[in-house]
Amino acid sequence: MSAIFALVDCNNFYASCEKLFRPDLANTPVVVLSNNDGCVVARSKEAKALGIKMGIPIFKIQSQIRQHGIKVFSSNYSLYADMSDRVMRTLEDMAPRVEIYSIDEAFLDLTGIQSAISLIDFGQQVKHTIDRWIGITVCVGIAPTKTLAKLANHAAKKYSATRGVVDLTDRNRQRKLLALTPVEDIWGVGRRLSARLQAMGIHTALDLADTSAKSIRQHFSVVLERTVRELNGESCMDLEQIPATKKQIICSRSFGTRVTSLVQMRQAVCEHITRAAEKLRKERQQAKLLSVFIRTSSYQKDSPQYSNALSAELTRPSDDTRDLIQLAMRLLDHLWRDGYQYAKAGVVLSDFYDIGTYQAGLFDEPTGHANSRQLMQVVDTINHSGRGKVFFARQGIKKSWAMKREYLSPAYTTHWNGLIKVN
DNA sequence: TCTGGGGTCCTAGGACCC
DNA sequence: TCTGGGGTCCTAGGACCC
Repeated sequence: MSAIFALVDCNNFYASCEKLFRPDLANTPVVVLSNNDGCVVARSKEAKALGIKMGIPIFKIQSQIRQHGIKVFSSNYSLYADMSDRVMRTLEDMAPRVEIYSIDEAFLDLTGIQSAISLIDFGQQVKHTIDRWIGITVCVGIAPTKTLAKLANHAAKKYSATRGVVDLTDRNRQRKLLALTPVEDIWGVGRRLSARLQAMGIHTALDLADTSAKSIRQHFSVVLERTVRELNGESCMDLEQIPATKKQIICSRSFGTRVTSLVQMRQAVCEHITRAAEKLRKERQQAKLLSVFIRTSSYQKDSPQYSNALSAELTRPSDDTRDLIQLAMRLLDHLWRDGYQYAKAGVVLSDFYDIGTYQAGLFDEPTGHANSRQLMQVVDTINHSGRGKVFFARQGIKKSWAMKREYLSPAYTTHWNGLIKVN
């Protein structure tokens, strides 16, 4: 039996989440900003209609915001993650095999489902259920490969006559849609590849599908070869239900205001390490390799630039925040140069081991904190209870450099004090 | 003044070995 | 000291995704 995939994708997800709790904004254009309130990362359909572009820095659209009364929100990740969980749980109730692909999309395995229900009817059922239970609008694309399912979803969003569901299992419909699709709209073809393909006379998705996989392999890579095969209905990517364990954890941020002192920089790096260590423990892994990087802003062309990174190994893998902070501070002291206006810092953890599996070398010091596991568990528990925070002294208390979030919505679903009052 | 953050995979090239 | 092929491992960088 040949495979059938569905891609379910939430429309304007972050903007939709913000609108859910503000019925007064039903027809108002809404945009959601990136961390630090830098640029636009989500737009409601009204904002799209006004021509607000994805990724545009907010300072470039201030006049439009005033003129059209666009409502602006800082990103509120705990809200979006919570809404995402609800959507995904609903999908898992409706389909036996689900791959959560990103915060707002999931692939479903619909293989064999046609004997019970038509694919279009199933898609409409998914759409209606999520709309009624959660209030989020989704579109559904159905096809024999993931790449075609992505394309079908794209069409479902673009053409309102589809009522949000497209069945692209038919070969002739596939080719018709491919002919209408610019090559850069294909999943896996970004700006660079698109430019090279155009130069070779490959302009539409159909042009790409009709190029021999072998020659694409020669000119590009196995990745694009797979895309060509998938466009022709040959499934090369399976559904991945179990998320792979992470190979690295990155925590980095641009600063709300530029950092010029080592003391502030230490605080910031300390905070990144703390978050990274939390993620590491959640993955139930220990890291052996740690990198720290700091940099000035490449947008400020007239001021002096400095960007550097350093890595080092811990004597043994650890998930103890204190070990990681200690090493990170040593690295930072080597990296640091006075006299620059730093815009961003970050840390990367890698070279992971399952807890307890690392074979210590003969001459490794038998270090490690005796109470590490218990202490870290207590810290994690308190920090997730909403009762306040335990933090490491070096994170600092007055964070002049902290992220800007001027337009944050309340925590409607995750904190008691954010609950909507019904009178 | 103001331009995100967090990931993955692949490839080319250097170091090193036999 | 020269000459050569072939293999592995590692890293940096490029490209993509949301």
